[in-house]
Amino acid sequence: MRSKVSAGDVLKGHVDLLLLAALEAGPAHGYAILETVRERSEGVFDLAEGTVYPALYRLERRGLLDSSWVEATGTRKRRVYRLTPKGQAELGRQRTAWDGYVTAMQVAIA
Amino acid sequence: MRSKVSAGDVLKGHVDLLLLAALEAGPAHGYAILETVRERSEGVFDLAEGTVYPALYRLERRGLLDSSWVEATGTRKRRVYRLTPKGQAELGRQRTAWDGYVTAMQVAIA
DNA sequence: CTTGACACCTAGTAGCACGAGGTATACGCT
DNA sequence: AGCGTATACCTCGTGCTACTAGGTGTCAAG
Repeated sequence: MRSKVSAGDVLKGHVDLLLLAALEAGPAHGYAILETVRERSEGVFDLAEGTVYPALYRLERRGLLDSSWVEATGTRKRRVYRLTPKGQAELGRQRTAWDGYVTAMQVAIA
Repeated sequence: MRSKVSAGDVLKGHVDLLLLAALEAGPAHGYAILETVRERSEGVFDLAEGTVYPALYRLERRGLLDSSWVEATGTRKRRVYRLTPKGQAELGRQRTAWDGYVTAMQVAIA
């Protein structure tokens, strides 16, 4: 596993993109998203729960996600998040913004 | 000019890298650094003065930069910043971290 | 029946980018 | 001489957010 990034807020402003992207493949619940992100980034992005849950809440409040409680095993309930069309659009925008950001950065720190 | 990034703090945690990199070419004063960054990023990173000056101060306090007042024209004084060896090393570390960050991100949001 | 993984949530804190303001010098224009 | 603009510095306050550190409860395995 590569070195983690989560120390300090280098992620500031990019967590949303990470979460939206994780949901593009299909609906998922918070804890699963958290794991998806960790796995997809090979352990580099090890988001704290205290980061993910509030972030999901914010995204939902902005209409980019919507959620519903789903019964898992027994009495167990999970809040499952789904990308809304608005969220899909925002994901596209943020990916583009990310590209521009990286490009500019590469030149500026070259 | 491409769209600016400065709205929202997407830069969080990367401003230091931007400043250190700008100083690698040689000593410069705050205002010049600000312009260098803007030009090198083709206007994408248009850092506010309220961002740059405190950041430079922090970097100096961490021993990554040192500064001295230099006479410009007439009575005019400028605080010129210089990369210390420690700063140079930190620049290297941050560039590496940045690469890892970008790589992980590309995969995670692909 | 306790341990640990799963699953959710909520304060509270720290840190930073930014906006808005303030001061002052130099220079070009009229 | 007067004025606007660019240069050059600084500082306070605000807002946002990632993270820490807790808390609750469910489920499966030993």
